Amino acid sequence: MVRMVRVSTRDEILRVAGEQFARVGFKGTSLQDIAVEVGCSKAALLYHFAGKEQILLALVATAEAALTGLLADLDGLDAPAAQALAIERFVDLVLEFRREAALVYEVVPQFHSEPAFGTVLAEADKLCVLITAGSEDPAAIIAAQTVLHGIVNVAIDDKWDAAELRPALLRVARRALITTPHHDKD
Amino acid sequence: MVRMVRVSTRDEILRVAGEQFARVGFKGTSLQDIAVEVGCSKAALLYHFAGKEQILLALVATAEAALTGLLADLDGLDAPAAQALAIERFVDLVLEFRREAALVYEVVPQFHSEPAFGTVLAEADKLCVLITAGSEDPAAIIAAQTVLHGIVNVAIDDKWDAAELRPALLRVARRALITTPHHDKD
DNA sequence: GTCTATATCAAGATAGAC
DNA sequence: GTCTATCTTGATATAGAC
Repeated sequence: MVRMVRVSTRDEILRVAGEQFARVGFKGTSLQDIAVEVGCSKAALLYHFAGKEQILLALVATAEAALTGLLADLDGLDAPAAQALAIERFVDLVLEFRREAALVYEVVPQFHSEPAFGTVLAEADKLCVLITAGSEDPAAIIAAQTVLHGIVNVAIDDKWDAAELRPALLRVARRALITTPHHDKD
Repeated sequence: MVRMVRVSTRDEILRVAGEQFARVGFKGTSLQDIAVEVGCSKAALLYHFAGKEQILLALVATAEAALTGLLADLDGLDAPAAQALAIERFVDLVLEFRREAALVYEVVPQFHSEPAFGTVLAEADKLCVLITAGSEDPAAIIAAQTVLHGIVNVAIDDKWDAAELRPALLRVARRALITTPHHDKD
């Protein structure tokens, strides 16, 4: 009932490609590299996906679905509550989808032409607004972007495990971003 | 006396390559792309530099020299003073060498095999230690890396100018990283 | 110091066998 | 569903003219 003995080749491709895209970039990863690590041929890759870019799209779709869910949960809350929850949920999201998060924040911006990535970038922007509690102050926006990018960057490398990262990232994000006097500790 | 009318082709190559490497990555930038923007031929590029990788090395050398100077200035200070100054000087350094900083923190780590980059990575680590005030606490190290990476990432994009970024980055870095009760405001 | 070839190689992608 | 060719393109790099 564990159903992990034999993952589908398609899922295996996504796993390997996600890891390599996040580590050495989209252009830095060749189909050859992915095929070798998956243990199949380039042609087998291209049976499962219509091209390298389609692999990236599939990975980003995963991240986008999760991000959409997060935004839906924050909808309707007042600004301070949304900010606090946004920080916590964002950290959890990044820890769950480490590689996909790195893709959204680092490789997707390089494809600004591609309309398929428009929605996920717009959602990342929305999240940033919620985390600044809607502030128009450039300093607040810069602070939020600094922390969001920093979190994603740190989460990429496998030096730290999620159990260590979670409290540390929550702490730094709250100290840096939450302006109200309460909630500064936990 | 302005001496900006005609920069050398070599400097122009470095400027353009630095911008493109930071924006779309090392692998994502072709000699063709650089040559077009510089307004010369690929062959002219390869007259000035022995290869694409040599251009990257020259850019990183600039960043490394600045980083070495920064570390020398911090040498001998006690931990809290070194931490405060490290934060301020790091922000100034990143703003002065935006693209080079992005290279050190994002593309150089992908060349972990290359021994030529060993020293600059070691120096970036030293800086991280100074900024944690020597703490062994994983949470402190994670916080420092989060902020350092975040600062570099935000500084890459030209949406903000240095005058706006400097106070905002200093503020977020201090709030996130300085543990002593004083100095939390300025 | 810069350009016009051109060599060489690896990448993404396709066709068709198994 | 996966493999063995093979095609096409574009990238780095070299040689030699100007």
